[in-house]
Amino acid sequence: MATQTKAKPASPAALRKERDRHLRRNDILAAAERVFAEKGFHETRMEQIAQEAGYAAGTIYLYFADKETLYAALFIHKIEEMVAHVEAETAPATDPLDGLRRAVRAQFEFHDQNSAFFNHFVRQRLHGSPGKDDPWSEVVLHYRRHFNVLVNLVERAQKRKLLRKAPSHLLASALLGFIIQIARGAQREGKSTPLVGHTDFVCDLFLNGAT
Amino acid sequence: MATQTKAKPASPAALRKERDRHLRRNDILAAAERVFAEKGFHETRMEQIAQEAGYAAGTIYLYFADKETLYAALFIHKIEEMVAHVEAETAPATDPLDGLRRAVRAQFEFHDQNSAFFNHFVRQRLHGSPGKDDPWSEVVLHYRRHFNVLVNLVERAQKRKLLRKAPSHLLASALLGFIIQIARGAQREGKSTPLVGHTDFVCDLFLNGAT
Amino acid sequence: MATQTKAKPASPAALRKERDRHLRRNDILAAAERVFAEKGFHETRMEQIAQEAGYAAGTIYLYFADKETLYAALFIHKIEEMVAHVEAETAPATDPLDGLRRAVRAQFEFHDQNSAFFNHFVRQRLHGSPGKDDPWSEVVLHYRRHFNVLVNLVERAQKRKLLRKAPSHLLASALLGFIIQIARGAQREGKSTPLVGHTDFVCDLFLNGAT
Amino acid sequence: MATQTKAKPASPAALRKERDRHLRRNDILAAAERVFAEKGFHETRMEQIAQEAGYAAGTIYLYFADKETLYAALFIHKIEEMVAHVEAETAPATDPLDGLRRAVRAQFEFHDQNSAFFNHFVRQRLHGSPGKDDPWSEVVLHYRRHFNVLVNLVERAQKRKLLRKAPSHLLASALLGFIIQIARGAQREGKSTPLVGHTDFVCDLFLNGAT
DNA sequence: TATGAATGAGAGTTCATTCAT
DNA sequence: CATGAATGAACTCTCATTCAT
Repeated sequence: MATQTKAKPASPAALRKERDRHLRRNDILAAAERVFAEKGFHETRMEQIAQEAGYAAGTIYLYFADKETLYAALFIHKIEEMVAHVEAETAPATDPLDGLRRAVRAQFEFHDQNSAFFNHFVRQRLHGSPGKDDPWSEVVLHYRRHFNVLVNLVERAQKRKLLRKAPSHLLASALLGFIIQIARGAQREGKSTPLVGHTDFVCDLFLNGAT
Repeated sequence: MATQTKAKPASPAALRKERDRHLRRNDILAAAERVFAEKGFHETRMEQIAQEAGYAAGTIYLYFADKETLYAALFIHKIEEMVAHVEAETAPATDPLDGLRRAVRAQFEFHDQNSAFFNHFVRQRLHGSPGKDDPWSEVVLHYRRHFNVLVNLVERAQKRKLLRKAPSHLLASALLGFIIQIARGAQREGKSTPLVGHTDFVCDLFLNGAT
Repeated sequence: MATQTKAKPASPAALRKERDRHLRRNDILAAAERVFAEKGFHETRMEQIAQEAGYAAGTIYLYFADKETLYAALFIHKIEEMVAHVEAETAPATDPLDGLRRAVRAQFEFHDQNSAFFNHFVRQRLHGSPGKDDPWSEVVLHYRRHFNVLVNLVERAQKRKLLRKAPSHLLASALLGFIIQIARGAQREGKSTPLVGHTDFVCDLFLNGAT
Repeated sequence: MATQTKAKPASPAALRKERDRHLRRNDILAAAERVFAEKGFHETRMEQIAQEAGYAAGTIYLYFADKETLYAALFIHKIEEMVAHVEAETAPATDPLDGLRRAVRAQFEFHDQNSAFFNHFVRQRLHGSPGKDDPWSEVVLHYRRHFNVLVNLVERAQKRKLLRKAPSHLLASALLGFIIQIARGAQREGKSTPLVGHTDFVCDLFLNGAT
């Protein structure tokens, strides 16, 4: 409703306005992250997000159409961060396997730094009515982007015969599933040891198997 | 509230009553499964479960204290089924690795037969207030039983040097994470191909690695 | 619905049945008194009365049409007891003023023995819809009978010029109001001193005034 | 929940807001009085109070935490009014006995103007769970303030030897009991004659007794 | 006659969202 | 732009009452 950015903000005044708008939007996203992470979607009150962000309840609706959209926007935001982090860490890789290792490591790092959020990332899902304007559908798109980072790495490794022939998405799934499951397990046990420590074990297991 | 089984149902009449009670309880659980699977916890209306079960709304409360308890009971029920299925399929295993393969297979079978439910099994979680009587805490207990089935298989295999030395729960996590991720991926893509077909690939990958 | 007594129970068998019915009705009334006294009308659950009486919930409805009727019946029962007690204690009076004193005393005695019940007697009232079958209207009738006992005593005293000329119901109100207010005050303060001790003071004040 | 007045409403804007809030709160109290008086606590629907006040159902909860709190607030409000009225009418008294007469008169006046409400004042009572935040406990406090007005008058009269030696609260109870009983009697009979007319009779009877 | 499982209407309360200021 | 008071739809759970056994 009020979420779009105008196409061409030419004048410096308009630019400044645009930038301010972005800033405030991010304030709200940050507040939303804290509250959603603590309470989950349904237990979170818009009022509380507003307070946390230092705004009045109504103000949020100037930046996000509704609660669901805000929730989805937060996911997208986080996934973008995650993708950016993984890509940044993966970039300097010397070879595909090193890239894979770096990806795993980056993934764990991000988990370590966002454990509260990930508690929900893995679990919670809005029940999108299949309407076109379901805010969740865009999240899925972004998720796929994230997943594709792994898939690409796998495929590159396959091309160099560093990984076996197999559907790349299955291999990527294996790796991601392992990562996630480790993270969930740690969460369930309430452990606070950083996950990054598992990087080597995970890579080794993925590459060489459990035998 | 009225969910317990009496300690000594001596008389045949009492036995019959107990059995009928169980039957009706299961009717409700079955109805709850259908509705919860379709709508998720929060979108589900008790009224609808009642209708689906062919009872009046109030009747449910004769068998389950409240919505959360019903939800948790359903999870427990399902996990029990799953454990039973996996254990049954695993029992005739000739050696630990065969057991592992059978477990993977059984897991996939169960997924194939309960895909709607599993959509939530992996994702949804009640926000347990840390009160002792949080119905969810028992679910966690049951989940652990399920996880332990895998852990035990892994440990038995390790004893026979069929699997590498490594914390058994990590190996089990790897396997389970892979299974779950495959299932989720299939769900996301809306594929209806049975998951069981992936059994061999998963085992092979788990045992021998991606190289 | 099932509350009426047949007009002419001739046969001994019918008589016995009638008597048994009365007995069970009283069981229920006694149980109702305990629970209503403790919880008040709205907080009382029919189930609890049934349990307290050693019957099943449905059984109550064989003796009382509904909750309100039971409540009213209890009041009537109690007022009858009270009237009986006051009349019995008043009967041996030598002169009207002695009668008055005995009435006051009897009233206090009854309060002392039924304080729990009186907590509600003075305060709680059903909101009778003015329909003819409001169970409460009969209670009012009985209350009037009780009040009339006092009025009669006052009038007899007036005839003998022992009390001033004034509308007898006002004098009786004065006396009753005083009694009730004392009782309420004691209840509010949570005192457990018997009220009977106030008899002489009350009579003296009523007869001779506060000067 | 949202009933408190801030400690320092400095700015005129804040003052205006505070005042408006009070106004609206009183609108609701007035509406509540009408409905509660007609139906009693349990038969009253929040919806109806809201309608009567010209608000939506939810709005009430911005001013009162819940139904019970609203009910109690109404009582407190009324008792404050009553105390104010009685004190105002009593102030110009020349001597303690005149003060007593004025108090009785004021009491009757208030009854005459608030008969509907008083129907409940004497009778209805919430079942206060003994929790500290039972809204009813404050009502009791206010009631005591009201009662003390009478007690003080009595004590002042006793100091000047205008009333006999006796526990002041008993004398005050006698007087109040009489007043209330007269009022109840009138109500029961459905009389519409103003109660004020009984002032002299009541005072005379209280001071000089029934003989 | 007694039972008690089933009924189902009913109401208090919350909270996302709007809109006049 | 920001506000926050007002809205009102929506939903869980209770419990008096019934009726098949």
